[in-house]
Amino acid sequence: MNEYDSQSVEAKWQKRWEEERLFAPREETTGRKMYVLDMFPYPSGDGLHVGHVKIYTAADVVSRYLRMKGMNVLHPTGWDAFGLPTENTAIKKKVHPADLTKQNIERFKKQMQAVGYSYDWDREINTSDPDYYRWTQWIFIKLFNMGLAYEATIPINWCPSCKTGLANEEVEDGNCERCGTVVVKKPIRQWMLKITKYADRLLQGLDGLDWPKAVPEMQRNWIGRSEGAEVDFKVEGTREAIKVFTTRLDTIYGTTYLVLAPEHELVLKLVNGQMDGVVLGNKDEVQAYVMQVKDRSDRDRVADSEIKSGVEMKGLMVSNPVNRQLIPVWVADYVLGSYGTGAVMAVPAHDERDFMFAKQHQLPILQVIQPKIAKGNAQLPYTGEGVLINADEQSGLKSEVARETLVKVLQLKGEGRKKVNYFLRDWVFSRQRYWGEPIPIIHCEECGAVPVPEEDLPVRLPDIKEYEPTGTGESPLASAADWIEVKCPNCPRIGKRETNTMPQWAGSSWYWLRYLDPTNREELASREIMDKWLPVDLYVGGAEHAVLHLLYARFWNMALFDQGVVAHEEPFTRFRAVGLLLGEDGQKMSKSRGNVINPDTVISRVGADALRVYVMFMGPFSNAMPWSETSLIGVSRFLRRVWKRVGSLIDKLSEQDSADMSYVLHDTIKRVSEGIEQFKFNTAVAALMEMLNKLEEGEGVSRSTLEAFVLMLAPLAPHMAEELWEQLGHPESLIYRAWPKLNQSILAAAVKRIAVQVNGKVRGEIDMVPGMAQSKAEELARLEKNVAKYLGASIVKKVVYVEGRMLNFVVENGENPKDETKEVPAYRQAGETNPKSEISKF
RNA sequence: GCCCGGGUGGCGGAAUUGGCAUACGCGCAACACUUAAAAUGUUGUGCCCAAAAGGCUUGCGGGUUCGAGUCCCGCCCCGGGCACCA
Repeated sequence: MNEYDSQSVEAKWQKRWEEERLFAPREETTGRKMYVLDMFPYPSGDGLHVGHVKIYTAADVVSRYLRMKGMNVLHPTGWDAFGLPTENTAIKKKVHPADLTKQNIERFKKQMQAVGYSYDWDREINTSDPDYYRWTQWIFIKLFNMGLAYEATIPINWCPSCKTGLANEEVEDGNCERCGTVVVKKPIRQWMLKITKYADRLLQGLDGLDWPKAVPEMQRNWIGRSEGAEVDFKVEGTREAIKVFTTRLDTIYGTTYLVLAPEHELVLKLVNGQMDGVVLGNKDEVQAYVMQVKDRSDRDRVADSEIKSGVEMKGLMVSNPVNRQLIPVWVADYVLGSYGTGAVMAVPAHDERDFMFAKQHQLPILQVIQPKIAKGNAQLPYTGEGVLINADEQSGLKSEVARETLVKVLQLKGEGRKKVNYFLRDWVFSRQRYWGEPIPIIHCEECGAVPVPEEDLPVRLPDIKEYEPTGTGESPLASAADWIEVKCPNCPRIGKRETNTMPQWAGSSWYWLRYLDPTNREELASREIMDKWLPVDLYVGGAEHAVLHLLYARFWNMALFDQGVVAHEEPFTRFRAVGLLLGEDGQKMSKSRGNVINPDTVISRVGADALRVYVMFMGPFSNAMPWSETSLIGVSRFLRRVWKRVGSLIDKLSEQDSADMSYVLHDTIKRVSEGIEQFKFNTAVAALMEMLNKLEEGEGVSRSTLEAFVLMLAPLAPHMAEELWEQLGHPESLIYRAWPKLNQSILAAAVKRIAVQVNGKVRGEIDMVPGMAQSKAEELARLEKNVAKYLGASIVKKVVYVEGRMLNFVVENGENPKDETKEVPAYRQAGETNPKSEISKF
């Protein structure tokens, strides 16, 4: 047989798969539908990354496996084509982002096809295509009509380098997620999406998902639900009250002062002298403090949390609703304007931040919770639960109980109520950049913000000359004068188009729906088709999107569900996250480090199959893993051996398998199937390697066994498998050939070598025929020289026999000193199992 | 600080979920082929001991069990996420 030529074999099969359109779903199959989705790539100028290859190969292996299992598989891909990097490169190279995107897509597509992915390319979508973003805009209008999209002028995160506003989710550690520049606060007019309205449902939906544990956990933390109470502290001398939020209402008797965030509206009012009944004694001081704090970025504000600055608002006093005590009010930037009510009741004895602040500003500290197990005096601040002291009639109550009691008391007086707060903020949805979906809104002096009528969609991105970001908070679209001016849909006036564009995340927040019906011009997708295919059965991608794409997509899907567009609330039933593929030096791959592995080079050197099998074999799918050149060579060696061995066996096949070979086959079927189903691809590959080792040793290989081996290789190394399949005399592709059938009884009937232990230590082995009685096994075991030696003349207290596993003689003598000294527990004497053990439950 | 995930040979890792720890691969060593090297093949390869016999070994310490990498309690270390969220 010839040396394997990966280049020509791979080209041959890729061409054939494409010509025969083999990867479209097969409606005639009787198996269930399976929607296998991977996160579509952003077609950057860098080309396909081997990290993509790891994700896409996993999804491809599963898709190919499921087809062979007789299921109707939908496996599409497309392009997440709007976004900043392309726009930035386009500006630098002085080309249009659309042209650049087109080039990048062409390159990506070629690269992806070279790996041999089984996508149904007839469903390819592109988020920057007007026929696609028309529906992104359509959804936006739905959200607008549902009251979920609104305009607001608030201080938002602004990246001075990208010259655009960002969502909270796009800020990492105070830096822009894209470029790493320190984010500043900038008040500009924004479109916001009311994701907070879905906070509870986004939280609840997580419970039913088959996702890696960490991802729902991250979303839970991000949503940050906390239950507590809102309490009104009346401002002395006025009818007004300051609302605070607390999760520890039980500590309210220990409130020795109140703190307002510098952004709190009352601060501004008092500085301007606009409040009747209160005159600030230190107006200038307060104003100076607020001004000073305003310029600090969030990161600076948090940077030195040990030092808590603040100023007392002299002349402002509030009364504690539980005991009418008058307490002072401070303004300090350790309280955030954007969470809760922007004001807190400070309980220095039971909150670390309040404690620090009180110490630094000499404010009184009053303990009101006594730890339950009182070891003298509690170390303050004490933040645990306990019993109330110094709390009038509530003294003696447990803190958990006091929270409930006090909220009822305050509720009766109308001065407090239960309240749930979230860390989640509304989604800042507009970007002051060119390369994104235009927001389909027309501003009319008379009618306000009016959605573009459905029949006028899409609102096309105008072709303009100057699309560099302005940096002023205006989008570059603002310069497209004749595009902007448009008749108001509601009245005869001339209105102005919205010039902000949507963020990168918009197009990917619903793309899995469009694959189902990519050319539909009437609807985003036909309801009938959606009902057939949704939800997505398997989603594969990066965990870095845990609180970005995966949260946004769930939100949009829920909103579409509420509109009756889709039938499921959750879009992705099962999600699997890839582990990062690092450079050989263990560092993240980057051009500047020079450790980037290019898939094209790997394919030309060892072939696509070797690349595929390698990324599957390198370790558990979810582990971060450095690239290893030697392991890649190892895998390519394995494939060469497969080629040679299968080729030479074709002429030497036996009528029947040897018993040994038949066991190996079914053991391999089991392990490869389970490996693929459970995303343990490394063990699936290992099983195939072991089977090859057996094929190399053995005579007694039947045609069907050899064919089964080739079929099991097919999802992982499809090109070589097809070529071998053809050489085995099958002219048609193996894509829809049935997966080898597992015969459990062959595994069960096999003779096994089992361990014989004496007091838990292995002293010998015996051959165990299935169904062998314990007495027979014991008899065989005693014949083993080494076993006999250890048994000696000692008394056998007990024999533990697990069929097919092991045989253990428990003997009573000096061999295991533990036995002599140990007391036999009561439950054992009674012949019962350990009540603490798991086993006793069954 | 809080919340997840994880510690198994020189390295990546496997272990039917409580039943022969170290499968598979890499690396290394010896041998074969070769003038030589590469490639390929064969054999060996957890640690201690010259070897056999034997003993030890899944981050550390305890416990449950006939039997623990796996279960329970307490610590240590590494990775990730969030972080003045009241």
